[in-house]
Formats: sequence, C-alpha cells, structure tokens
Amino acid sequence: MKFIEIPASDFDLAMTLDSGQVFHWEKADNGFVGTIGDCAVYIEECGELLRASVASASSRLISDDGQDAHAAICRYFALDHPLAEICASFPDDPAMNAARHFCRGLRIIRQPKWECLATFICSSMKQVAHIRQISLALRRRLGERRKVGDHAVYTFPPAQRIARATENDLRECALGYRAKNLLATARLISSGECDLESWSALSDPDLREKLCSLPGVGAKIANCVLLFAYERLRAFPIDVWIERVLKQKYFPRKKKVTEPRLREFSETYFGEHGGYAQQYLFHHARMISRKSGTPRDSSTTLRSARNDKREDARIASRKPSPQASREAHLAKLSAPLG
DNA sequence: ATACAGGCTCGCC
DNA sequence: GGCGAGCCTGTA
Repeated sequence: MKFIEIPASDFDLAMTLDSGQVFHWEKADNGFVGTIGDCAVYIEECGELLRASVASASSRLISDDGQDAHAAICRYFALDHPLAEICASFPDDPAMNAARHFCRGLRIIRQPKWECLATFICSSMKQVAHIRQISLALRRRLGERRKVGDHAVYTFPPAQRIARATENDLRECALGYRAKNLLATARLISSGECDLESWSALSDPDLREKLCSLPGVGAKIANCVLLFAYERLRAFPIDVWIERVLKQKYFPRKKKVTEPRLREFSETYFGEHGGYAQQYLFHHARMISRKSGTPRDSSTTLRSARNDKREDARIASRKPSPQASREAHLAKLSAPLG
C-alpha cells in the first residue's frame, strides 16, 4: 500500500468512527478500512498524523501525488471544522462539560447524502451493531467490491441500484419492515422526482420538510441526515438516548416533559452547533452506560409494556412465532428454482 | 430465553 | 391532533 500522510490535530479517528454517526468502518491492521464515496480507504492515526491509502474504482491509487485523496480525506473527516471554537460555543453546564471533556477530538463527518439517508432509514428501532450488519449486507449484495491493500470493502449501492432491487432482496439484507421504505425512497431519488443534491440550497426547515416527505423518514432521521450529510451543525436529532440525557440532566424534577418542549429546548439552549453538542452528549452517555449497565427509566419501561401487548396480540391471533416464520423463510429460499 | 433496540405510519378517538 | 398499536430482526 502506498500511503499519504495528513496532519490532523484535534482529531480522534476511533472515537469519531464509533460515535454512531457512520456504520461501515471496520478495524483492520492498526486502523480502519471503509469507503469514502466510490473509493476504498485504509486509514490509521499516528499521534497528530493520519496515514491513509486510497484506491479508486480501478484499484489503483487516485493520483501519484495523492492530492485528490488528501482533499477527499480532509473533507470527509471534516478536518477543517474549527473544533476548539465549536466546543467553546457549547453551553457551560455539568453534563455538557463532562461530555466535552470525554469526547475530545470527536468530529461530525461529511457523509455522502444518499448513503447517509439510506443508512438512517435502516436504523429505526435498531441497535448500532445491527445497523452495521444491515449496512454491510446491502453493500455486499448490491454494492461494488473494492480492494485497498489486502482488504476488500464494498461501496454503498447508489439509489438507482437499490431502486432496481425487489423488496425481498432488501428483506434478505435483514431490513424487515424498513425494506419497503428504503425501496420507495430509492425510487423517488432514482426517478429524479427528488434530488438530494439540489436540496442543499434549502433552509434548514425546508430541507427537513423535504426529507420528512420521504417514506421511512421522520423528524429524528431527517435531523440525522441534516447533521451528518448536509453540514447543518445546528440540527439536533432526539433519539431515546438523548431524550434520557435531556430529561435527566436538564429537567430532573419534571415528571412529564412533552416532546415539543424538549424540541424547543434542544433547538435554543445548545446554540449554533447544537448538533455537535448532541453528538457529544450522545456518545458520552452511550460509553458511560456501556461500562455500568443500561440505565432504565420510565420511557424504557413504557416501551417494554407496549411490546408485551404486541406479543399478547400476536399469540391471540395465532400468528406464527418469529422462529417459525424464519424457518419458513429459509425453506422457501432453499426450494428448487423454477 | 425474552426484552429491547438511535422510529415511522396509520387508524382511532 | 394527540395517542397507541403494528411492523421485522438480532443482540445482550
């Protein structure tokens, strides 16, 4: 592998890739392999230096002097974000200060729009480990294989490619009910009816509204795409983790905090880089609970009660168990063709 | 084993 | 126009 070297201060590669904003990078050698757009990339961190190898479609290095690759990496990892200033703009309170201290070097990266949107459509009601699996399955089945050094990686399939797939193809990538949404959205993009690139010109609220019009995209996912693909650093996605953090740290005495109240608070209190603040709070909370067991609260209890009811309903209606339907699915797959 | 995940959508009231 | 139920599947 031929390497290029890029100075990068104020950057923690591993934390950035493990902070739940991107799901396809895998550990390899002393660093990570993945893709940036259509290129296969190996990257590792040596102190204040990044060492990277980038292979384009034909498996050769992009250019001999590595200028394109250099620029692509700086852009993708947002090395131009003034991180010190951004962190200084966060509010000064105990929760925020702890997160800011814990997440030093964490950057919000610039992801390709379709890849980011599609991945987050797949993320609903899923844990990180599973989102990673879905992303990999989609890439293996519908993406293109690339090599960087000895490592094989797969590009994320373009909307046109997914639009040509069947719902069943996608279900076989473990998407479940998300398959229908991903397919419908892929078709809207692929047909040109919706143009993610041209939406860059829209204001935050207009862009959010456009994204929410896509099947499988609600406020949470739209905000993730605003933040991770459109550089709208104010966008503040509220998922169950952040909801817990906000309620516990900022509304400790309140019994019920309504969703509009929480949204209003998140949009005003955290300032112009609210999305960054959110990512820091999110990552910090996840890492803390990974150490010492998952904290339970009323919202999770509520959710489990709901799930119980669903299960009761399933039994009452004598639907096949998950186990049985999985076996039926497998049997169908192994049946002779034609 | 079984509860629970980084939700969205639709039907109901 | 708020509330709850249904949707799929893998992991802890």
